[in-house]
Amino acid sequence: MEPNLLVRKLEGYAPLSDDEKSLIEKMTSENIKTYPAKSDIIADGDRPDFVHLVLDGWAARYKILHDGSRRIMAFLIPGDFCDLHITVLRQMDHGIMALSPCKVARLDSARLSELATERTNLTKALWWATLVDEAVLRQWVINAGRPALAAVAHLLCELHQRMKSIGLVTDRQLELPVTQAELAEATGMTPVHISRTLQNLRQAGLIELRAHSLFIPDIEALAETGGFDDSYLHLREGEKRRQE
Amino acid sequence: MEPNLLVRKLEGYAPLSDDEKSLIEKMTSENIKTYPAKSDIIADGDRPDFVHLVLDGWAARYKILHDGSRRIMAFLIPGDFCDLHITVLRQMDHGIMALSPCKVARLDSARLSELATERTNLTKALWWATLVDEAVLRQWVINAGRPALAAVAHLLCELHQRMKSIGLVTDRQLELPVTQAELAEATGMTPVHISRTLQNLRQAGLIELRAHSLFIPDIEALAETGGFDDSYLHLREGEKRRQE
DNA sequence: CGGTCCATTGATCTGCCTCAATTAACGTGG
DNA sequence: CCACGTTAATTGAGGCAGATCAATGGACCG
Repeated sequence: MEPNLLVRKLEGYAPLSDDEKSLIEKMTSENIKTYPAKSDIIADGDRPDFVHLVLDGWAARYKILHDGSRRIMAFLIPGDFCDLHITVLRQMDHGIMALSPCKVARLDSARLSELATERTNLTKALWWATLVDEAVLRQWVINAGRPALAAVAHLLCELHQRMKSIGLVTDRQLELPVTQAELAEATGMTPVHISRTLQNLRQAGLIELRAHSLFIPDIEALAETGGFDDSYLHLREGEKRRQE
Repeated sequence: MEPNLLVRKLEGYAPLSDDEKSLIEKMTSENIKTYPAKSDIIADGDRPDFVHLVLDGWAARYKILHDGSRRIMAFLIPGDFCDLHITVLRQMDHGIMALSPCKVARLDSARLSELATERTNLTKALWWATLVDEAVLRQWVINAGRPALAAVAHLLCELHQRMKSIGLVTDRQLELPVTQAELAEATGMTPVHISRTLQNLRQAGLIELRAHSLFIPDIEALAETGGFDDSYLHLREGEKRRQE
């Protein structure tokens, strides 16, 4: 992964000085750990010493429910923080699991916290990342109450857009290293119905999905059936800001 | 409402100096506006100049969907911010509506932002408020996929606990100034099914709900059927912290 | 008292779940 | 490189939780 993945993401919101950029680059390259697929990066109840940042691969924010089933509440892709909130809340109220093999940077949370205190730009950029996560979550609440076809279409649009914003969409094609069972856990549906819904989307010519590769021939059309509007992702907020 | 509602809430997380307390008290009492029930406090797409803080009454975070229906994504009770994120993200991606007549403080966002920059404690306390909102939202995602009885029981437990934390539960009783239609919009169910579900809860002796007053004879029992565990609300995080 | 909003009840319908079995893809060791 | 076990995806049949449609009853209010 490029060393400046996080820099690039945060710059989408707040302008960073060269100094700040190199600090971030340094922090995200010092302590890197890899996790195999299906392993826990952070467990529910943990009090991690580090803030974990996904550098490569996909992970999921999840909770085990009373009946033993698992609910996924977010997909994490490169550039996403697993537990930025741990600088403020002390204990994880959910777990983070690697969906594919993951390369994860472990940032010293005390140092990050300190750094953010000194650097207003950085604080705001981290706030921004948190608030966008929250906006995504609101959309998941909405999605959960919508018909399967629209919900899945919307989810795929979200993932497409986020992958695109970090340069991981080439030629309308992106890697989607998740099983249908995991998509089911993320949408609150059964794997059986996810399978049927994906087939509906395929038959409608809206997606091509084989192996773990997703091709979206017409993103507008998929957005239409999903009722997707990317404004809630607040992308390139900083660029717009500077243009004014 | 007591002038120190927000102070009391934030102190639950971070210790505040007398100086900070009086600053907050001043800010939350300078510019107060009241909104009638069913009116918009902030509309989708707005770029408010103020950060809005609910002082009295209930409000809801909502979005109008493509089919014209409305989805509620959060209930706001006294002490809750409507749009704290507006200091970072510029535009609302959803609306805020008064459910009952609301008294709302309008805080100058530039001044609040400035104040937070100088006062580390305050920054952290505001972060905490945001992160708790996010944790609540995660629980709503989970709830949306669960059977109606459990989902509604859980929602009532959440509201009970939050109202309790700001001293608005007396004798296991609290005001719930929402219609069943609004509960339906918050749970993704129909008003008809909300009505039937509430009756199930009543028949099970878990709640007494008439007019807009909720009485919970046995909170443990209700928590049991809702699968409710309040740890995700991260209440009195600061107190615990100080005890260590 | 008459209108409006809200809650309730009944009957019917359907999207998604459940259960169960088959096929395809994948990795692993012989 | 093929045989085999394992995991993932697909297909079918039947059931149910919750939606929909429609009507009634109750509370509040001018």
